[in-house]
Amino acid sequence: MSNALRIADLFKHHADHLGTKVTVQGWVRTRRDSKAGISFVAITDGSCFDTVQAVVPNTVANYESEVLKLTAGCSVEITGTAVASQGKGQSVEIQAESIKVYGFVDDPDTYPISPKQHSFEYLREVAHLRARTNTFGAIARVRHCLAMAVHRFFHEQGYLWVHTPIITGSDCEGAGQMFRVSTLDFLNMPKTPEGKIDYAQDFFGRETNLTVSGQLNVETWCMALSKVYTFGPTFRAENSNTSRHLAEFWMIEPEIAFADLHVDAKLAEDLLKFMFKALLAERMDDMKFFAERIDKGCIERLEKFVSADFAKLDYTDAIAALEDAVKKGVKFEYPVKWGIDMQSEHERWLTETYIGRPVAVMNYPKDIKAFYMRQNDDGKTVAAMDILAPGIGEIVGGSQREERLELLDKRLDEMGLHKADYWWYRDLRRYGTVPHAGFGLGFERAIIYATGMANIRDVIPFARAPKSASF
RNA sequence: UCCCCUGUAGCUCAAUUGGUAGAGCGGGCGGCUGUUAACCGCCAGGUUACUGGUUCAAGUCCAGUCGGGGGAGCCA
Repeated sequence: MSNALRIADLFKHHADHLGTKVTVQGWVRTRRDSKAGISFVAITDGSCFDTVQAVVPNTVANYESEVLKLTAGCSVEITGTAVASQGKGQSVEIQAESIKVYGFVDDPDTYPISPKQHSFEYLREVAHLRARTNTFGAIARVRHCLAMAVHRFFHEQGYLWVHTPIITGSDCEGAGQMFRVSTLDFLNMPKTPEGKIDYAQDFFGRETNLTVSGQLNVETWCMALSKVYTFGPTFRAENSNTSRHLAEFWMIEPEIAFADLHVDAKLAEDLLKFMFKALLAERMDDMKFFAERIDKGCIERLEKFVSADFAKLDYTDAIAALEDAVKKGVKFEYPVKWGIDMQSEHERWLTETYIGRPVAVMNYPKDIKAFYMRQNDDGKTVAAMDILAPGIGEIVGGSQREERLELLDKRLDEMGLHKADYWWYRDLRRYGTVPHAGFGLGFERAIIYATGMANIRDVIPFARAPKSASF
């Protein structure tokens, strides 16, 4: 059915199209009439930021009956000649010869996406239609661009994309509250003799949940394939009501064999730079919009990001800097002391004020970090790193993994975890163990950083958050 | 989960000390114009989230319910 030309292609190769007949399909953004006997209809098909202007003369057959009734949101197909524009706003336009209306807007008076400014709060309530706005179209293209860049980066570096499971039988990931997956009847739960829920009768014959991280699974494949990564949805049942958290989000988790924390941090830096370079190269149209309407400095910020070396800071030095700041009069709500898990205010000061750009903080106290992180020789810290970004806080969290079984077991014991639950994870340390490292990058947080969007619910098509799963 | 803010036309917002509900945009009609967030005129559009209370009088004050937002915690 569609021999239509993508509007993006019309603009990209406009010299080739000038004077030729083209057909475009899309949705009306605006219509302006001129009593000179023509109407200007701006069409978008989502392929690029700009609309294409169709100049529709009153000689087309359905001018009175249909063209003059077009409002924002109507779907149309326009055929005509691509010509250099006589007007100022665009280089190419379509001198329309025919226009077919696929669907009118039932009640233009109450069409939710009228051509005016809407608040993001309102648009979340019409999430099924918000992709039709400038902003959400731009976000969709940016999101796609960044996702493709992730895959391209890893592919070019020899990493294999490993599809880790979304339903997980492991209840030991320890990364947060989980969503239970079950086919049991809520109203009639089978019970064990002890009165507990009898998961043996459940679909999988055991308790299962939605994954909170692919890390433990991907480590297993790393221990055979050397360089691997996951990129998929992740679920946290935390009751987090913030502009930086989702119950369902996408995470990128590479895992590198024969690598230490420095290799890990370098990989994170290279990945982020690659992603943002791709964005600047491929989606400048959308980025210009974000710079104009959402966040003035976003382009400059990315340009700096891709050209500067990452700042790196040892946790111990970060604490020293914070303590020094306190001495000089900076006020924090929470006290600063070696051993603390840094609060948002501390992280923000480090990245926004002290360093002024993203910073990798490394070698955290072992007591505030997960069991699988590799213990440093000082006996106090582990080889963990967080990358902090202005306006967001933690964007990457990673570590070198503990590859020595006896030390891993010691940590499991210290944290009161059951070795038996981790039998397959421990096996990796028994059969040809190697030093390895990896990290998790929150995909939506990268999009927030790149675009300057304020709320994470606006950079994913259909946000899932506490008390919120419409659409 | 905690703290704070908020709910008025399809949307974005006004409404003084408690005193008869307003504008812009969007929509309809008309005018003007190779227009560009066009412009000019007219018209339509409201149970002020809901329930109850105080008062001669409530959009405004009080209580509860529901919704939305911001911040904190947790994290990516």
